[in-house]
Amino acid sequence: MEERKEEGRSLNFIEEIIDNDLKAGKYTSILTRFPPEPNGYLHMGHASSICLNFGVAQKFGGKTNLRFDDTNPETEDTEYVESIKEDIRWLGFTWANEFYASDYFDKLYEFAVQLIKQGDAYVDDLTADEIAEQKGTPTEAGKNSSFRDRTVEENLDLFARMKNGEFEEGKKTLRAKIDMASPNMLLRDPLLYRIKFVHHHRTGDIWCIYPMYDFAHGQSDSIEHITHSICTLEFVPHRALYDWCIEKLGIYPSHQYEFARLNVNYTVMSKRKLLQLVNEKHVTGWDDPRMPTISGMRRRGFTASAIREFCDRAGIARREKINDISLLEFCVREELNKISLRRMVVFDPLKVVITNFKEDIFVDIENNPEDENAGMRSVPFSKEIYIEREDFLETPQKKAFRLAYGQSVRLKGAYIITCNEVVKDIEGNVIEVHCTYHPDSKSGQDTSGIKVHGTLHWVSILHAKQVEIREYDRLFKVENPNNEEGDFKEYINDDSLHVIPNAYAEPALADDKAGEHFQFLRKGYFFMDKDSGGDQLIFNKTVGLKEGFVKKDGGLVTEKVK
RNA sequence: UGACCUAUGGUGUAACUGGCAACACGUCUGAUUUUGGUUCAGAAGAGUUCAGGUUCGACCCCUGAUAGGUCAACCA
Repeated sequence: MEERKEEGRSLNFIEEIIDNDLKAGKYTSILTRFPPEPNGYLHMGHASSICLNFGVAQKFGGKTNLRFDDTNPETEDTEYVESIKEDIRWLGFTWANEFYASDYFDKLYEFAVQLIKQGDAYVDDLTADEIAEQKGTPTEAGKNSSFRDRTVEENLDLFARMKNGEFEEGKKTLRAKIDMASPNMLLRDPLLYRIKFVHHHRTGDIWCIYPMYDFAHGQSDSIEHITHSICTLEFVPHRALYDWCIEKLGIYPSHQYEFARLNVNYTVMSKRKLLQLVNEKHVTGWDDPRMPTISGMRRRGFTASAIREFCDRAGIARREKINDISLLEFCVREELNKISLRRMVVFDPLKVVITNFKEDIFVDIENNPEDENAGMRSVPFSKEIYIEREDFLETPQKKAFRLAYGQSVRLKGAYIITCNEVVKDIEGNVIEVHCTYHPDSKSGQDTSGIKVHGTLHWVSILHAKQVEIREYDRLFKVENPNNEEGDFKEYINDDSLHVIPNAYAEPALADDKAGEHFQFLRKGYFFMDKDSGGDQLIFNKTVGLKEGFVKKDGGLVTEKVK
């Protein structure tokens, strides 16, 4: 109990169970497992499970197996196996063993035979519809199958012939003989094996019967001697069956514990729904930067440690919850602020002519004010520069954070300039702004005594590199698309992608290496997209800077209002 | 009209297992700042779903409600 305080953060309920088990001497070391089905890409929810399973093992000096739950060959594929392994590695975890439920198909078959011999399982000839019909309802008991009392010999023979492919799909199943009147529907003679003449991505065509989840999972845990088998809440009713199998088989008693899955608002977190978004082209793929998949977040520029931190802060509990996306964004900013290189990029250019500046020079600007070791870079500065159009205000305001006629601002790392001429076209649009600079105001050696409120980012027109910027908004218009009326896809935010094909970047950006995280000054954090190539540089906006001022409708910038 | 799970500020998680509710995000002030970022200082915000009970004392134990969720796939 003393440890709790030293650790600074209290144990979650799973850790508490493990802590107690270890202290009670129930185990000398623990073994957990992360058991994805290879039928889709991993998402934030899986990240939470990964952090829990691997994290808890690390914390208590144990290990974690990676086990693919590949008992349904219809939806599974090696493509997913590879992506899952890549994602786990990227998140920073290493598994002790790589296993597959399909590694145990022989053993599982023997277990089934054992149950038959004990009179705990039988071959049923009923169709899926008939079984469903006889299952009863939650408030009504089910009926026994007319095949429930077949002899052991007959069951043994039939099951062997199922395995040998003598029966068509759907004609026979193996069922556990438990209790058709159980209040727990899972215990009403659940299916253990079904016939599927489907090619399996690992075992090929050698099997035509495949075990159901409930007959594979617990036994796989047991075979590997998993001590703590951690899964999500929807498996709570399965625990009785999990324990039943282990008890009847008399095998190593792994134990199942359940926690509430992680949810995040303004997105969906189920493989089925994510698959729809991909298939129906609402996004460009599993790794679309708007997706809550690990690959999507990686492409967007989230870091593995920020995701781990988020999972840690979101916590583990048994009540269903929806986490605020702002916590994830906080974790991302917290890290990126420390490690990202600062660069200047103008998204929506407005030409500024510094009328009294004649030469081309270089100014040195720090790469990262949060990190002295990041060094400086030379940025070309000249008579004609771009600033952000929204940084010029036609009607000046009291606290001038931006440039306006007759007002002054500092250009980051360079000089203070004062606007003294605004050039407009016939329609009255501002097309360029003329300023004068103050020669004694150079950054770092300013003796001008001029005080300005605002500092702007800028880029020398002559030296600017064109880059593409992709900005992302939340994928859904509502906090919880699952809770709304009708199809969740009706709530998709149609405006979640905003592309700026021609932004102007300082030249250093073209020389930076891929994989680097950037902060574009006053714009947010950015990460180079994999679509970049040759001369074309494309950057994804990872997350914006925290905004301390309010933008009113129509994009008008106003002073902060109460 | 069943069984099981859950209920703490806007959000998420705690409360040393019974000693007058803490932390983080978010929000709001103010200071600093060559990023309206960062950093720093501070504030507001729940009396723990409700009703009883046990107890000197209950977020915690008991009883009963209420609300939400899960379960009737040859999916996992």
